[in-house]
Amino acid sequence: MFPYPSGAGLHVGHPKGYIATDIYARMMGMRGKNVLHPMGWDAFGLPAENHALKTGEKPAVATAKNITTFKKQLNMLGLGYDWEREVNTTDPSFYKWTQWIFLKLWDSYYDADKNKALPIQKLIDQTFGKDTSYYDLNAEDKKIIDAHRLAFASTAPINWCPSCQTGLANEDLEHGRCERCDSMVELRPMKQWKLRITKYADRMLDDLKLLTNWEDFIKSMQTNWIGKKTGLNIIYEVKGPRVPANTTITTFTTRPDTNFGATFVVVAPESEFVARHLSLFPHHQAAAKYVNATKHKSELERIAEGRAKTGVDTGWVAINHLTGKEMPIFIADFVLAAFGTGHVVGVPGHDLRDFEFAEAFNLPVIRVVQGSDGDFSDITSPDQVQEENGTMVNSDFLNGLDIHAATEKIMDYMEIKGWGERVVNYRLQDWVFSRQRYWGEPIPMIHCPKCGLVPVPESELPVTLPDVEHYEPSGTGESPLVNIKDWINVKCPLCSAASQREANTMPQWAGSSWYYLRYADPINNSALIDPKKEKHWQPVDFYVGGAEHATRHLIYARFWHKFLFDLGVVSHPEPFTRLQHVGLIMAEDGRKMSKRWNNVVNPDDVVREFGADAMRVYEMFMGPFGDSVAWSTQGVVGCRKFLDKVWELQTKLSSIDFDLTKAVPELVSSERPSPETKSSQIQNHHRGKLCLILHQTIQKVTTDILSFKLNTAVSAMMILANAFTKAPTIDRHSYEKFLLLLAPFAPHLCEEIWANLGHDQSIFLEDWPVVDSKIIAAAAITIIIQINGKLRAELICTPEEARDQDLVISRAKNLLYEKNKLDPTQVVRKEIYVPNKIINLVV
RNA sequence: GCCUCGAUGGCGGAAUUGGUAGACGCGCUAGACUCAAAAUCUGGUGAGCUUUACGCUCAUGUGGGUUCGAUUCCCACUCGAGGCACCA
Repeated sequence: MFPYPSGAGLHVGHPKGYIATDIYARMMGMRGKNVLHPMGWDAFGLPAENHALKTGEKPAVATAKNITTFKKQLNMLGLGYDWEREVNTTDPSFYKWTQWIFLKLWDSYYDADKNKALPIQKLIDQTFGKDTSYYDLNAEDKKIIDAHRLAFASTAPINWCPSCQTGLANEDLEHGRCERCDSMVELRPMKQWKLRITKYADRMLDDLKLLTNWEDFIKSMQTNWIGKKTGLNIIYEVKGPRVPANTTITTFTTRPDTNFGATFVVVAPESEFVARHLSLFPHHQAAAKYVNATKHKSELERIAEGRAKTGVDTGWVAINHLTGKEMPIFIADFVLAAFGTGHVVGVPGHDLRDFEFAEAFNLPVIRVVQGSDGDFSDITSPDQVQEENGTMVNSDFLNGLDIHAATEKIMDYMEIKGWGERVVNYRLQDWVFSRQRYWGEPIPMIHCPKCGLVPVPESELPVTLPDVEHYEPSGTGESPLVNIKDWINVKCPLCSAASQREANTMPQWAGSSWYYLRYADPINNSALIDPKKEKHWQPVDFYVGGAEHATRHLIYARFWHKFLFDLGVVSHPEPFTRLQHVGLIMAEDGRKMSKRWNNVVNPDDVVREFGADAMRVYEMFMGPFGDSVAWSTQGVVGCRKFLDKVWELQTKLSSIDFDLTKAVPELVSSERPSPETKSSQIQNHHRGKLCLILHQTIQKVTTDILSFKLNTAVSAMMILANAFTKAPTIDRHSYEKFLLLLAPFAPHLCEEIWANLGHDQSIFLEDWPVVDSKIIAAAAITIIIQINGKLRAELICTPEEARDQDLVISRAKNLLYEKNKLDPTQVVRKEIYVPNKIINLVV
């Protein structure tokens, strides 16, 4: 995942993922693969703009400066990127295509039957007859079409950050606060562009099963974020004074089985039902007061209230189809307008919130489910409220059924009666896509007084950001761009009438939602991806980045990718085949590295003191790649010592160029030498051991890099280095194989030694070492001998001997007798031999 | 409350189709080098016990279970991290 080039530069935590992919890419290159390991800049966004507000330095200038710093720091670490393919989301030649995708979204609708996006013209043809032009439609008909576009303007309430002065998407919030500045957000009705991401909710959910190389917890986070719920919309007749004829209210429930126990209905203060009927309610004054109070209630006040239930009776009632009883309709703020229908039916016996509300307003509580505890008494306390299992009671034809069977039965029944219909709801909301700020991609639309919304013609893309002097948001829900007269005023592309450009910009997530596709062809001006080009580098084989993007960037990118798939621009339904998250590097004090705690470690200092290779090796060695681990300067020292040791080994290279890797396998399997053994045999034994360790290391490092267990790959190389250190001399071939393994981790050091050894081309042009499986197979085998599962001795034998169960067991017994661990008179009841591993005697 | 993951020496961690628990590194400790210190190198380092032995016992958050054998599998719990949350 490419970085946001912030003014603060890198801290040691940032490059962890980049070091890891660099190692992976370097090894793959040595294994003969054609590797694309690219880098770019996610450079739009608020920090650069806030910096401009503070210092007057233009965002474009500050961003360019930051990129220079970042690039210098990344290069210092020896990261082997293909800089010819560098992308930058703020470059007009890049955001031309971000704008192009937006126009395509505007020009598309989601066809439910074909289950894909189609050109909006198809819908116009279907609705108004073939070859009808959108611009010939009247305003009402245009609205019908606009309601289906995947990019659309909406005036529904959205999250507004009063400090950043911009609208935000749900994904930009953290616990009801602005993710960037931590301010409480407000719900404000505002004109905003939105993208209909909810149309792709099902496909994003279904296709998670294609992502077999994604970590499960990321997929589970996405599943929760999308929050698919199936249930029943029940339509109730509304009665009461001044109720307009045929007024109904629709409630969404996932538990229609409990409907015999429904005793009231609650609607959200912001719901359309309230907006439409407020003045007609018998208690309209109290209702208006409550609705108004909710609007002005701050998030803080709501939190202070906790789960306490407030509300107001409208004076109207809904009629329960099943019981015929009147259910009073309340307005209460615990119901959310944005989820389901904004109205819920209250079943206080079997929903905790409904129970609390019923208690507060003295509403009847009816038990309709008998819990597994068999309790059948009246429900008078919250802990009697059963939600998850039980058997139906007090429910006429549902009585005796399990709640799940009852759910199916009542859904069928209500659908047949025409009282309800099965529906699917999502927690995921459509993506609020406009920002009232300067430093982002301009949304390429024009407002014409005659034609309405008109897209900027593709040939006129990109719509470039004008240079401005002032970045202050207008605060009226418009970006500072509205004040740039010579930019904002344009002629309508259709009728040439004096028109205005859309002044809002796109969110920072826009460019990052597709940038990975651009690495294939970063300077192409005629197509996002050239269809004639041979290699498009898609989908991405391996994607590494922070888990905090699970419900942000990775949701958006999957959405756009699927849309581009529908357009035929990309060839695969998913953008990232394999995903690996990076664990954070915490500060030495265990807290997050932050300026606030003054505990940030700067890579420049680490590199100056210990070298780039020591930092690379340490960051890989400090713990499992996905875990959060605290930085330890002592740990870096340890890795530096390891590299020093590797350097020193050069002085021990044997003058005789004995090729250990071609050593005969017998060397490996020889018994431990006894003191009487000839010195030449002892030397052979050591060589055999070293040869075995070398090949075990080749195997371990190779598989560990592939599975991203980089900490154990480093430890395996340390073991080999220790073995080299203990050996009297080292033969050159073995040492060179070792250098090849270490090179991806410590490229500077290994390249230098490689040259010292007389090679005149880069070590990275060499082939990756291959394991000689014969040597590993020939190694002596240590078999553990247990009595009753407890370690008592160990037996060393050759692979041939280990295959002979009787031989191994009789040898093991003799060994035990010899050591007085086993009495020959004892009865061995059971003998277990796990080949090559263990013998367990049960006595 | 729901979802996901985790808990192993003084510290970071290693080992799972069930088979030697503590690899590797840090720290600590003893020794070598040194006038001395630092650096470096070498050895030791989970706890306890004794008959000091290629010895025994205990030990992978807690309590049970399955098994010849459990850090690994199952059940119940405790604690911690991340995500979601008045989502009907």
